[in-house]
Amino acid sequence: MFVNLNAGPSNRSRFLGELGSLSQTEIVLSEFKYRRGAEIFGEAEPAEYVYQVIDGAARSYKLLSDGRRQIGAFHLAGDIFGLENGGVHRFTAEAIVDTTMRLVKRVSLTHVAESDTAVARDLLNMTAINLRHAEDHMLLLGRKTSLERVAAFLLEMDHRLTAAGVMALPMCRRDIADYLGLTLETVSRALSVLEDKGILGFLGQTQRQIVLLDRPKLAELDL
Amino acid sequence: MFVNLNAGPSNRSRFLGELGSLSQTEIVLSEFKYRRGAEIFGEAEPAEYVYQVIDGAARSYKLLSDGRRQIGAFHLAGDIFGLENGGVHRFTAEAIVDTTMRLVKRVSLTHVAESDTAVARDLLNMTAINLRHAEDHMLLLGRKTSLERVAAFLLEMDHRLTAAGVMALPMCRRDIADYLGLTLETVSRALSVLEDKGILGFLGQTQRQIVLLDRPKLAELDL
DNA sequence: CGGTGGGTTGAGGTATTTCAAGGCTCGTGG
DNA sequence: CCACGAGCCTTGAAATACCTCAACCCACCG
Repeated sequence: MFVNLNAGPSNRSRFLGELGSLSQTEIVLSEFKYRRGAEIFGEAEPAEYVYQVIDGAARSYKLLSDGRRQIGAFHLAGDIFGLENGGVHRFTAEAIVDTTMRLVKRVSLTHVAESDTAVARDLLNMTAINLRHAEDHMLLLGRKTSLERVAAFLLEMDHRLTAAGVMALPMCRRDIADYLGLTLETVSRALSVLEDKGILGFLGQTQRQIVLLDRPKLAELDL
Repeated sequence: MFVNLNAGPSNRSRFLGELGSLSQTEIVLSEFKYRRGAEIFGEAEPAEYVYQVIDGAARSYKLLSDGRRQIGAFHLAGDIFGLENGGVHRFTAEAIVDTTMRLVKRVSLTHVAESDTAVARDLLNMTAINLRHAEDHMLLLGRKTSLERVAAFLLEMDHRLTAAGVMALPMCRRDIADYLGLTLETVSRALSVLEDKGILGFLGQTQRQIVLLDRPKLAELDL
């Protein structure tokens, strides 16, 4: 379960592409597997590690005291998350399915960034990417209709994880709903509408394998 | 109207406190005044300057094609905004009232950051602060009720601009609504509810001067 | 003074939520 | 091997929070 290996350079370049210059510096890496549903870190916990999804998927969310949940982001293969500028996590993160992660000690990153401007630039870039996503998501949550939200979600997932024309969603309807600020029933209804319109189709009985039949029409719904 | 002065060090230290180390480096600064309602920069425009509010207030927003608007943030005295990591603005910014800004050339910042790690850290910190705000706002927009949203807004403004127990809001109800993902009528009704509950009071007839009479009760509504 | 730009409040409409029922899949244990 | 329960999803019907439309008030200003 806990495979503490110092990854060879070939692995690193393959999985740390997003960190650019990081792949050329010596940083302690280790792999770790999380079972479906397992908590990776909790909100307000000290941020000891930064995580990269090797295989699987994760969700980051905030909770209100009465249980209402807002998922801020999904993390898919290749994504890096859990990077915090202050030393504290602002979300709880959980594995959506059985997931393999690469872990990097956070302090080693910020320490290297002190002298290596390329690493510093990478940290800023990653934070800026997260910021952009959050800004776009505010518009979605504040002003879009349920159909527009689901359309935007599908386009985002299509962009991030479609292989061979099929998008295999790792997350359930409730996760999607909590990401989009809706209920799972509303998400389900919106998907049914899109199916009826011939914009998408389901593969198999699982309802998680989606084929986009009419991307242009979906994009129209996004605005 | 266009006062292009190289500010002296005393001014700088007073107004660039948030940029920490920046106040110790030579950076080209100039002042500029914007009339109420004037556009400061547009979404998707190249980001030439970074802005600091000296006096007044501004709003940053995104528009959908049919005019729906989501305000991502309000910028009050002392705030820095318009900082973009890529070279393009992600929001449109407008002056809410007549406003005086301090402008800094963006490229001069990123250039200095290449060699000065303290400046690089400041840029990362400011981006991280923006990210935190956006993350919290996603929770508000996705999961809070109208009363909770207005309560959270009042607490935020109270924290940022209350002087002598009175909070003088520069923005109108529509701005508040577009910030909170509501309509102006819903905001107005929520404020009336809070007034009826004895949680806040209005000063004068303008409806923009608010006194918080029961901060604890307001905080309860925030969760 | 009339017009314009806020702001409030009421009445009615509607998108989304809530509540409820039922179906399908899959893993587990008899 | 089949029965059974749990998890997930869909769909319908009813409830509701918020929006829309409309009227009105007040302050400000040319």
